[in-house]
Amino acid sequence: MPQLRFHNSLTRREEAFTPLDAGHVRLYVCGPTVYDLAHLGNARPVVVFDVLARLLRRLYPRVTYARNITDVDDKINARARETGQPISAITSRTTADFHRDMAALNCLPPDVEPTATGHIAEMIQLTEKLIARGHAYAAEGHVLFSVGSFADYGKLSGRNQDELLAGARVDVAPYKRDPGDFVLWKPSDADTPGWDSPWGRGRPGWHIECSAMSWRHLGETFDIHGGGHDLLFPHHENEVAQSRAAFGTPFMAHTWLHNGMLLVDGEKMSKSLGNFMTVQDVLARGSWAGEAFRLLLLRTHYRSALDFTLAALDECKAELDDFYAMLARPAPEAEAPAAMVDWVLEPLHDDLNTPLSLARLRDLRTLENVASVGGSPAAVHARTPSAWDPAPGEARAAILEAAQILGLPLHDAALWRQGGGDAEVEAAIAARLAARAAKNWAEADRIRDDLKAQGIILEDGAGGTTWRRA
RNA sequence: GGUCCGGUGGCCGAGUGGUCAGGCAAGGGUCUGCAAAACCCUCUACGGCGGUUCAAUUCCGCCCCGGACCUCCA
Repeated sequence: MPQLRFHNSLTRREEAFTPLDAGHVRLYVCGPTVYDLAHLGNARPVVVFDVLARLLRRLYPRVTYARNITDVDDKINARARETGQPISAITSRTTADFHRDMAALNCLPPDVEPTATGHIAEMIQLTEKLIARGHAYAAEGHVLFSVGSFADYGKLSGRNQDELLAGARVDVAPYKRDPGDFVLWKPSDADTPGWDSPWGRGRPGWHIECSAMSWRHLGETFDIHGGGHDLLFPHHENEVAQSRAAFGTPFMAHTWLHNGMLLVDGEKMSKSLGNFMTVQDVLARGSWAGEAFRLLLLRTHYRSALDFTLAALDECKAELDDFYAMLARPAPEAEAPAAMVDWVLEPLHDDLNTPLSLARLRDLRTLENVASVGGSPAAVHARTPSAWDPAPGEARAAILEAAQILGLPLHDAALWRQGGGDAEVEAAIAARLAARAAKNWAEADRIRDDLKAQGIILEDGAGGTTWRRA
């Protein structure tokens, strides 16, 4: 069992990872609030933690990955008012859109995907526990968490109360005992979704849902909690406060992982700034775009900021073209050498170093090309643990196996390259082959140029002529 | 203002106290009827100034620049 290491936001250090329960790793990631299409920034944590879940599943006998759907929220209520649509229509449609978009990025569904509205009872229970333990109080129909009652408040985000107050940019509600106190439960009027509670008809605050759902599905404490870095404060800080105060536990999640922001022109992509591009926008660029965007996300380390550009997306497509060119070549069936697979995946054990892992995947591609086409493996051997000289098909098999953990499909080379069959192209190729057989180079080149003008590129190989779309 | 995270070659992007990242782009070559693909070669970078050290891109300090967060945010 390789030793996993993660940069833990809680300690701000890289640490060796040991599951609380050796046989069962529990992972929670903050999911979407379903009021609008997912933008590129929203997709980053989903892809990053999809790789993490795949890696954990490879290493541990049992993994429970929970990612919530926030389907009660004032942004949803606002959207319903603006559009006149029922809330349930907005949340169910947006949830379906989210599932479709993330599937297009080849993200596997989490093991459990709890909804906030499905856990109102747990939220009320938690809130009652917090009141009973003196960590929360009811005031004017609201229930508020008392940050002053929880000594470790601010530990996760590395702030103290004075610092938080200094920068407060929101008017403090008069019923708060302390300006830092946050809402666990708030009253709903007749036009707003609400549930009966000991404090009257109302709805939950933002943070309590994650405490309730992680508790219900993973327990009072669990291994890893992930999410975007912008959630560190206040969302995750408040989650920790709620869960630890309610259960009297020394921690909520042992390890906190935060992905860096996706930027546009050096600024965070966000709905409020309006500088966002949706996952749908990217997918609309072609059948290649989902996999290329996934590669784009993975070629930057998850904790770094990532400046998105369409040029970078095209670069990722070009790189995948090279992988698919290799896959399109006929190769003998072969067993994937375990050492090669391990070598590619090894960097993931060190805080999910996907860029290094991808570099090694490219090295295996070179080895496969050398084995099946010819050339020298010397440059690659300078990096590999030993002077691998695989038979044709072996490195290819290792690539396909390792790519599964990265979630790069690398599946159907013909589909990637050609976007499905095309009888006209096949006929043109046959005509050109006849011309070539007759050494009528002018006609052969004319046909090829013709196809090129249509975006079709021909490749003459030992096994015949293949083609792809540019 | 406070807290935190970064600044690596034309671009993207790993990593390291001392002869190698890698990719893209560019240039040259091998192969090919010509191409494409593939392979080979070239392009010797680490924000600035000090300090520690035999040796610093890597450790320490200061400065400059960029970004995130400071109760909508992935």
